[in-house]
Amino acid sequence: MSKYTTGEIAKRCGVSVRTVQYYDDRGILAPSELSEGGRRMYSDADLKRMQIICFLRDAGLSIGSISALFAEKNPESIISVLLDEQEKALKEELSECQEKLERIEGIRRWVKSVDDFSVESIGDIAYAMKQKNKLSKMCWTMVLTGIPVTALQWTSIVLWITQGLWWLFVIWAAVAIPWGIVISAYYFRHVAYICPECHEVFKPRFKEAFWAYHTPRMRRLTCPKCGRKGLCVEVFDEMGGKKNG
Amino acid sequence: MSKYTTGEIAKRCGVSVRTVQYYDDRGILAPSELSEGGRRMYSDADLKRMQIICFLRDAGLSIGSISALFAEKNPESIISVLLDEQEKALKEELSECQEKLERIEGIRRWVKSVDDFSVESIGDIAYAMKQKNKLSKMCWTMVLTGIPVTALQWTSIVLWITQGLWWLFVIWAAVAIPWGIVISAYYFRHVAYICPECHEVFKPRFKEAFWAYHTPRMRRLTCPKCGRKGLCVEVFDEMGGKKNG
DNA sequence: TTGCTCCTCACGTCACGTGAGGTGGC
DNA sequence: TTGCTCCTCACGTCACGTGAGGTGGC
Repeated sequence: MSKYTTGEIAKRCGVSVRTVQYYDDRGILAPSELSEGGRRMYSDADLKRMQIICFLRDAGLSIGSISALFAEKNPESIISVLLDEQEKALKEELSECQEKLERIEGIRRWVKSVDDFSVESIGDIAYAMKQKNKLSKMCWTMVLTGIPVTALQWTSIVLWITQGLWWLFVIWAAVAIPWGIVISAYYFRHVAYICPECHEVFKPRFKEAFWAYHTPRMRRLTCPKCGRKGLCVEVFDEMGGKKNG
Repeated sequence: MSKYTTGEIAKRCGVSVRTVQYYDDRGILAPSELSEGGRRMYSDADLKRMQIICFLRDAGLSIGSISALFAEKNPESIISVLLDEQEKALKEELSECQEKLERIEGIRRWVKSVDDFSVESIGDIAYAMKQKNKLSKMCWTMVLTGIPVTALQWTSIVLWITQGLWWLFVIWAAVAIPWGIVISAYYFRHVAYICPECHEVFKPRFKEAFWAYHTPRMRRLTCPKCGRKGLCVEVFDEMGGKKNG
C-alpha cells in the first residue's frame, strides 16, 4: 500500500493539483489520511477512485452526477438514467456545433462574395440563412415537377432522331412552354432580393429579374431604394408577393 | 422610424429582457435614446444591430469578438481571423463530443455485459478503453498477416478439388500451423485480463487462455488473486509479458 | 538552510438567470 | 387606480485557474 501526495495523484491522473483539492472540497474524493502538518495523503484505493472520477468526467458527467453515483447503494439503477441524459445532451450539443459551423461557413462565403464588406451587411446573410430552408424546399418542389417535363423532352428528342416521330416533340413544347411560364411566375412570386448597399429587401420587376445575370444565390438587379445596380442576395419571400408595410 | 422598448427588442430577437440589458452593459448595443424616466428606447437601426449580434452569437462568437468586429474600421481584416479561430474551436468541440459519446457507449456496454455492476468496476473499462487503440492496432496487424495465409488456404483447397493438386494444401498446412502458433503466442504475450471481482490485471496461463470460452472482448478465466472463474475483460498489456512489480 | 510542494482563502471566468425592491407608462 | 413593463443592484452558475501569503518535508 503506497501513499500518494496531492501532486502525485494529480500527475498520475493528468490533472492539476487544484483539481484534486477541488474534488476534496466537493466531497467526491476525500484523502484517506491527513499528515500531521495537514497534508492530504491518498491510498491506492483513492487513486483508483480518482481515475474513475476522471473517466466519468471525461465522458461529460458533472461532479454532482458522479457524487450521486458514488453515494448510491444500488448504482445500476441510477447509471442508465445518467447515461441516457448525458447521451441526449451530447447529441444536442453535437447538432448545435454543426449548426454553428454551417453559420460560420455561410458568413465566410458571404465575406468572399461581397466586394465591399461591412458588419451591417451581416444582417443580410442572417436574414437569408433564416429563410434558407424554405427557399431550398421551394427549389426541390420545382425540380421535382421538372422531372417529368425533362423526361418527356429527352424521350421526344430521342424518338424524333431514331424513329422520325416528330409529334411527341410538339407535345413536349406545348407542355413545356406554359410550364416554364407558370414555374417562373411561381418562383419570382416567392422570392425577394436584398440590396447589399442599403440592405433593402425588395421584389424586382419580372422582366428585369428573368433576363438578369445570376449565380445560384444572387442576381444582378437595380435596387428600387438606393438605385444601385449589382448582385443582390436571393431570399425566400414570406408574403409571397402580397404587399404590406 | 419606430421606437422599440427593451421587451420589444427582446421579443423580436427571441432573447430575454436581461440579455438586451446585458448587451447594453457590455457596450455592444447601447439604445439610441433614453426616455425621461430612464427607459431604453431602441431605433430600427438598433434592432438590425441586435439581429446581427444574435446571429453572430448563434455562430458561437463571444461578446468580446463581436464588439471587436463592430469597433474595427476595417472589419474585413479581422473577420476572417475570427471565423478561422471559431471554426477550429468548433471542430475541436465536435470531436470532443464524439469522444464523450464513445465513452458513454463504452460504459453502457459494460453495464450490460457485467452481471454485478459496481461503481468501482468502472475503473476496468476506463483502463480497457485507454488501451483500446493499441489493442485494435495489434488486432489489425494480426488480420493483415493472416490475409496471405488465408488466401493460400482457399487457393489450395480449390485447386485440390478442381485439379487434384494436393501438394499445395500440404504446403499451406506446413505454413499455417507454425503461423498459428507464433501468432497465438504473440497475441497472448501482448494481452492481459481484468478480473471483474477484484479488478486485478493478470496474465493467464497459455493453455487455459487458448481453450477458454470467449467473446470478442472477454474470456472465461480464473483470477489468480481472488480465485473467481468467469468472463474477464481483455486489455492490451503495456509490458508485453515482462514481469514487473 | 534552501528549494520544492502543499496549504487555505478568495477572486475571476462567461453569458446571462433569478430574485429583491423600486418606479415608469398606458 | 391597477396591472404590466422596465429599472438597478447583486448574487449564483460550473469546474476549476490564478494569485497571495504562509508552511511542511526532504
